[in-house]
Amino acid sequence: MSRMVTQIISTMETQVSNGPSGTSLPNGPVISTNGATDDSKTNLIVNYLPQNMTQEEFKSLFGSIGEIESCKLVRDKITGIHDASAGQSLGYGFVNYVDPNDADKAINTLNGLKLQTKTIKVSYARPSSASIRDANLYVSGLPKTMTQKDMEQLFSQYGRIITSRILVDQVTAGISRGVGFIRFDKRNEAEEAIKGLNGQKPLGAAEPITVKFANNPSQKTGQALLTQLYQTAARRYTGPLHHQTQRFRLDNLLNASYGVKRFSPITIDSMTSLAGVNLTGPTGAGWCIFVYNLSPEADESVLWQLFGPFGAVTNVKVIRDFTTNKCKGFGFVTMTNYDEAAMAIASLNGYRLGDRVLQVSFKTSKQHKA
DNA sequence: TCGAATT
Repeated sequence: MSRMVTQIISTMETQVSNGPSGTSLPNGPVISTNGATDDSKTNLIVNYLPQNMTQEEFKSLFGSIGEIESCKLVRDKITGIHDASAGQSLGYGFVNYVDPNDADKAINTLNGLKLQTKTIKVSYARPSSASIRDANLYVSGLPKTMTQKDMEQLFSQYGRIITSRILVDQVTAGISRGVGFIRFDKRNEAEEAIKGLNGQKPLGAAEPITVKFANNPSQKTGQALLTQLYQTAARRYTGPLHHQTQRFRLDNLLNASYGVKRFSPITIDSMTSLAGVNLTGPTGAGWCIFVYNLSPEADESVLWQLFGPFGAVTNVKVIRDFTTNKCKGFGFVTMTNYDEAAMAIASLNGYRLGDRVLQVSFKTSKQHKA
């Protein structure tokens, strides 16, 4: 590419990011001075669409506002390799209206619309360009007290921030989960932010933060998708079964063929009275349970099956090695009610699962060094 | 043998 062309493009980008340029015709698209169509007042990007929304539903929703010039639900190339319309939705799309007024109306009426578990975001799309791709960062280890504004302030020294978010706990409605996202205008700004902030402690923070490029929604593993399904299903059913029934179900589910042998389980009262053990209390989501001696092949489904019969389970997690993706031998289960968690522990500690004997207890408080 | 987090 010649230097002159490069300069023209970079000038275009600067102009467009500061607002549309060129001549607005009475009844047609805005034509920029070099003849290219300027979509900046008609073209919208829609984010946080439900995973299962189809192209047709997408078009129908946005077509209800006004005449659409074009629209596209963005799908994954890999999963849709044999059929472009069959790939996993990436959860976002573009809508280009004929009339800029309709684009404006779509933002005003559809931005913030709740669809299933998602709140969609409708905003003007930035012009497509290679330099704005892969500029999204995932940040973890943030102090719980850090606000979105604090985080933006920290990152803004590296470039123009397009979007930011701090994830919050669903149950406690508003407590930071210590992870978030920052999208920069340009990829190189994101790269500089990683260099400057990854592994650094924000002012006054006790622990360093991790800053890396974010995954696409489609890069979610099959396992993560399964977990999501289990969690959705689990929220529909949270009532405890009668304990006799639970025991029976559980034995049938897991042990029928193994000739199960049980250790005498430690009672809950003796556990809670152990000196120096801090239990994770019912603050936040519920009671967190530590499960040890899972096999390397263990997955989330086994934890749901083990604990679900005892009552409301809100979350399960198998801890895996980052590189091998094998279970590191332990996991966590969160249960809403103390009595049900206690019953699950009493019943499952010492439980033989295959050729392993599980150790199950309340999770101890996080050890912090010295 | 007591984590990770992906809008």
